Amino acid sequence: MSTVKGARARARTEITAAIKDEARGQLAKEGAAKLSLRAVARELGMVSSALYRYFPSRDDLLTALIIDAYDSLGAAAESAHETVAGAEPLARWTAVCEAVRGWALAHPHEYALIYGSPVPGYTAPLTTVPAAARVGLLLIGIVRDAHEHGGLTEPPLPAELLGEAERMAADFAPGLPPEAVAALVAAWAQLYGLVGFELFGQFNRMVEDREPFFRHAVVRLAHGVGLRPVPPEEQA
Amino acid sequence: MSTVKGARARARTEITAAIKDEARGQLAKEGAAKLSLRAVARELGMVSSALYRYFPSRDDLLTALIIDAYDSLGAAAESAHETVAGAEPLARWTAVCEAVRGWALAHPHEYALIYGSPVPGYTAPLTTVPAAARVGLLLIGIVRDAHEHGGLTEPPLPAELLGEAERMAADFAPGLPPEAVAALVAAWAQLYGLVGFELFGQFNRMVEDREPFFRHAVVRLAHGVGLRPVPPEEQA
DNA sequence: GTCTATAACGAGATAGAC
DNA sequence: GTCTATCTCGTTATAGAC
Repeated sequence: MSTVKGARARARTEITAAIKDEARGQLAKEGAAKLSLRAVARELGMVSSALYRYFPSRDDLLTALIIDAYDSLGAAAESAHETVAGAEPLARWTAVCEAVRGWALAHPHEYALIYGSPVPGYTAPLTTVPAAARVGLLLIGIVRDAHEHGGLTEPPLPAELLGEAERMAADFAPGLPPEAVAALVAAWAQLYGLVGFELFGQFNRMVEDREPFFRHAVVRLAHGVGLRPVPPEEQA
Repeated sequence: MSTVKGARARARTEITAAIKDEARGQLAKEGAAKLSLRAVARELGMVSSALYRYFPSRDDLLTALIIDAYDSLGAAAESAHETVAGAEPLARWTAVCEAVRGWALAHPHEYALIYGSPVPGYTAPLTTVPAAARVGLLLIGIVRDAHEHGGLTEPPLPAELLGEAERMAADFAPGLPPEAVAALVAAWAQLYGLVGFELFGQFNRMVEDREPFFRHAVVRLAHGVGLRPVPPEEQA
């Protein structure tokens, strides 16, 4: 992130960006399974061996694209969240969810890359985890705020799930009641079900007016997590 | 579906099945994007042009695999539903949802084919629609039964969605209140979000005890649609 | 009629020598 | 970094076996 750098470093970041841009273009045309270093090089007027100075393998290029996609989605969600920073949790929840949907509709192939079918023969390394967690952390923060300010009604949880929910809370959502964590993880998966169905064409000839449909669904998702509209005077 | 057929017809169905089986194997190894008629033929000891007697094109083979997958999923869901045919709607709902998850875990590549990222350059023809609708029709039937026997509490619906919900009800769920139809379509998408997240690895290092987690989530999905446990004496 | 095999096309990927 | 020879692919035309 240094702003001052030599010409060599600048050229390197520029070429790296050009490679990733071209690779994203191939993602759209052929899909992640057919992403080929050679085709990227040809399109850039380079030779395939030159690409290996920037990405040691096709899988590393894929990993970089995945991290970029998660980061782009995370940044879109965070910026949408900031525009409603002072609002009540339910409004912040829907703002984040709508940002996720908006980003997905604007970047369908990158969405497919991170939330669609796995790429055969590729397994994502752990380096993708921090970028992948950004949206989740945002949602956790919203629910935590609601919890701390009395705007959270804990959803029911069967006894057989209590231990698992407590473990999840300790792992990545400390301070939240386990009931809310279990509900939040489920809501998170369900949010992506809604987005994926729209994006992958499952709503074709079924749901026409998708934006209000989605908005209503995510409000009900929030209710399932325990978020309720709270009058301002009740907030601390 | 004729049980009596000549040797010619029998050979034809056998070879058709062998082609599809081999193609499913390639689906698992290389993904749908790389499904190749030539590779299928090679593996079967045939020559590629001979396959055109059975499938007019590669896309038609893909379509056949997609329809088979939808039908296999639909049959699994229907058979699970039949084993609890007399039970209350909520129990039938969870039985169908668990059958969907079970089928998906047993057939991950076929699940990815029908509910994962679209195959680049391929668009499913309308012939896939009837098979694709089977699980949805099952869920509609369950909700309709609940509605007719007083076991359905209509979920809330904002005014802006009422027209859309009425259109959806008229299109594919006549007799159901529009509130329930809108909630059902959302729940359907959310169900596949839960299944897809587990299948595609998004729950790795997050949710360990997945079966009870899923069971609880689909019960809450059913509540969202308006299904509640009803005491037996209240059922007609 | 029904099927399989041969051969070929145009397009694209790939490996290796230079 | 360049070039070429050799692969793969989907698809079609054609000829012959059952």
